[in-house]
Amino acid sequence: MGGRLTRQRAAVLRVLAGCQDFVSAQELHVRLDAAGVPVGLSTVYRALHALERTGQLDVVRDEAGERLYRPRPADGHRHYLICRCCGRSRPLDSDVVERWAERVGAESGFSAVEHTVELSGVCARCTGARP
Amino acid sequence: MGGRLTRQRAAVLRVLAGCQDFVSAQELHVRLDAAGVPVGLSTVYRALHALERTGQLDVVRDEAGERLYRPRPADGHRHYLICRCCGRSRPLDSDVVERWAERVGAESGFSAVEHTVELSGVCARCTGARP
DNA sequence: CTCGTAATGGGATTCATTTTCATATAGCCT
DNA sequence: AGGCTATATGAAAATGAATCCCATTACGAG
Ligand SMILES: [Zn+2]
Ligand SMILES: [Zn+2]
Ligand SMILES: [Zn+2]
Ligand SMILES: [Zn+2]
Repeated sequence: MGGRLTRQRAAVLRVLAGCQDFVSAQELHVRLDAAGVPVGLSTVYRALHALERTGQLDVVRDEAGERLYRPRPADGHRHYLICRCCGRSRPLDSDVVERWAERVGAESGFSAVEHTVELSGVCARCTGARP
Repeated sequence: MGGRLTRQRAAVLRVLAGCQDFVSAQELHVRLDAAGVPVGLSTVYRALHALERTGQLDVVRDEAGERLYRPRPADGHRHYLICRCCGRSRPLDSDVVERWAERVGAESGFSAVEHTVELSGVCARCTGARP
């Protein structure tokens, strides 16, 4: 990340790395409190923006439109299948989509083409637990 | 749509059909006023929800998270390439993605799998007009 | 250590969307 | 046609994520 390494940013990175699934800024804020490192909400948002800008996070939106963040593996962005019930996510093998998006973008006459691809469903565990 | 056919719902459908691109609820509300058929904002939202529930609309989110609606062609949902600058959109041939999403969903053990696919870029016209 | 500047945070603000609830009306029944 | 009732409307208030403001703090270069 470009800026200074403050106590708060270190904490955001550490707690975020400890999350195996997508978290919202608000959740992260609460978890930081719980971890004994209170960080202002504005600062959480700023840290997330910085991480997003430098490509260290994958971002999705839940059904309410809230942004959810997850640390991105080193080798490029991923797309995920997320359980609408419990929130657990698994990364997908999305080569097919990456190539499709690239081709469509190239053929379109548009520049700076970006893509959003998200899958959601109900995972096996949640299906079983649902009366 | 399930419910009653009121003056307001008719107007929403009519104005929406006259839009060749994605519109937000707020924009639609303004256009209804301009068209001489004032409709309460709540009612616009309710009508859009109803249309969405019955699969008559395609929905995307702009970069600010605002929901944008566009009438869906009769034969199933579409995915779009949208200009981040002017908002113009063109439907894509997304067979490849549909099949990929279906396969991935089937292999995942998740049920009720849904997908979101959006492409955005800057259209030729906007690229030219950009100093 | 000193200083300049970037970063922080609490509160206020914005703004799309939702909710509330009193009123209006579509559409069925007689 | 006239009445009735579940449904729909809309103005205003509530909600809630995200952003802005700005006085204060503290990183880190020199
Ligand atoms: Zn689940
Ligand atoms: Zn991708
Ligand atoms: Zn454009
Ligand atoms: Zn599709």
